[in-house]
Amino acid sequence: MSVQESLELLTRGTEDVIKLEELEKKLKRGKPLHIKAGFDPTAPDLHIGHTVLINKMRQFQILGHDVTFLIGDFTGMIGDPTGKNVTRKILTREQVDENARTYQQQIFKILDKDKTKVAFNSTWMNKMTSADMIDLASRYTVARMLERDDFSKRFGSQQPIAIHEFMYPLVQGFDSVAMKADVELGGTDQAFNLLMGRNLQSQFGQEPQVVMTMPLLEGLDGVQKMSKSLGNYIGIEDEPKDMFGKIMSISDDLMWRYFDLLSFKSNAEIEKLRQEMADGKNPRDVKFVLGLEIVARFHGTDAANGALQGFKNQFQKGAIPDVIPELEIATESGEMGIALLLKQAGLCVSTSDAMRMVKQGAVKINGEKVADPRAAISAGTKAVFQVGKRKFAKITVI
RNA sequence: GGAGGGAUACCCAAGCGGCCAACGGGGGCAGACUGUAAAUCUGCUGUCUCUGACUUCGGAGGUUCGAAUCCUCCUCCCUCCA
Repeated sequence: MSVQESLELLTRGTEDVIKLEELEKKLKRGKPLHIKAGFDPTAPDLHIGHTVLINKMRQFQILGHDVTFLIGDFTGMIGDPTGKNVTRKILTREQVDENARTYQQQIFKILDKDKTKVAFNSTWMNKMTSADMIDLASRYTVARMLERDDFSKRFGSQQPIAIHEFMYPLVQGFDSVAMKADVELGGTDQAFNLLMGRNLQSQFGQEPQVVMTMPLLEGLDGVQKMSKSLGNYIGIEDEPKDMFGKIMSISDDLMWRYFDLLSFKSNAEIEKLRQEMADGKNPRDVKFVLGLEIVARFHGTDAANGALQGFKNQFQKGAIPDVIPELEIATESGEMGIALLLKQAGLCVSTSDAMRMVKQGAVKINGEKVADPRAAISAGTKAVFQVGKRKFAKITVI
């Protein structure tokens, strides 16, 4: 692949590349580049929003570059203030270790395990003496530190900024020095920290790294960024059918955003799909293509096809899914009210909730709608109970 | 250290003695429709032995026939001054 082709592939989907011509220069040397991407071990599970960045790492890897997955175990104990307007809680060593293990398990669904280096910044940071630390701190000024958006906002609105928070960008930047990074990848919210790396590298006599930022992926709601805490995420460990279902639930607009950032399809292929939809193809079927690709990436092709089939059965034909939980519910007097039964079966959160569901016509027994919220189910009944479109259980009443 | 302001259901936010299980928005759930779990419209959204009962409005007491609403103390948060 020519340098020009590599450049086009690598910059696809990026938010910003600083500086493009430096990247070109580095690529032209023909030697494998040191690619760095740091992860704060705060979230125990990766979601597909994180994979936007990892996909980019993969592209570098395929082109023969040296990719390092840096776990910020040291910085994780500081807590990056980015994006938060409050001082973040400091993680314990145990939490950091646990989260780091989970990370490693999950990234290799995308990256080639044999070709990926995993590094921890505590390796060099723990060796740093107090004098070294002060030397590092002397390389940047408070005024420039306050240029960072969240710092300036907090400073301006008189919210606290702990001194140690200033260390976060410095340490992250120093990581690039320690690793002699050629390129650092990160989210747009990381721009300040990534640029710090360039700064410190030149101060330490190195050629500054190229900074590439990737956009943050919107969550299922299409508005806020995908995050665990907002609950609008697709976990990469989600079950195939859940993952597929979540993808199907995104809006038609968001679907294209996901194609751009998550699909390994070429721009030409994506453009073709757009054209087909413009020509009248059902957007649902285009979304199937997206769902299949993503589920296959994490669970394999068979699981992806199974998820698609299950989706079609359940939602297009209104059929009962193949695999539904089976359980027994014991009565005391030989019969039980429908509401209590649904609650005990876990299909409704409370009997009040169950009452509401029945009144709304959402409850079915073997496909027959239940009309009376006070209907009693007698012992010996064995049937499929359904609440809404999604919740099923095969219940034996004893 | 001083002076004020605030804490209401999953979140935001009204209410300021009875009409409050508590307006409105968000979110969530359900129904209809459809092109899908999109979009749109409608309804629901404390618990229970559910046409009724019980427990909620930061915590603990008090006043009152009756309090989320008034009083006292406590806890936490914010703003201004020092």
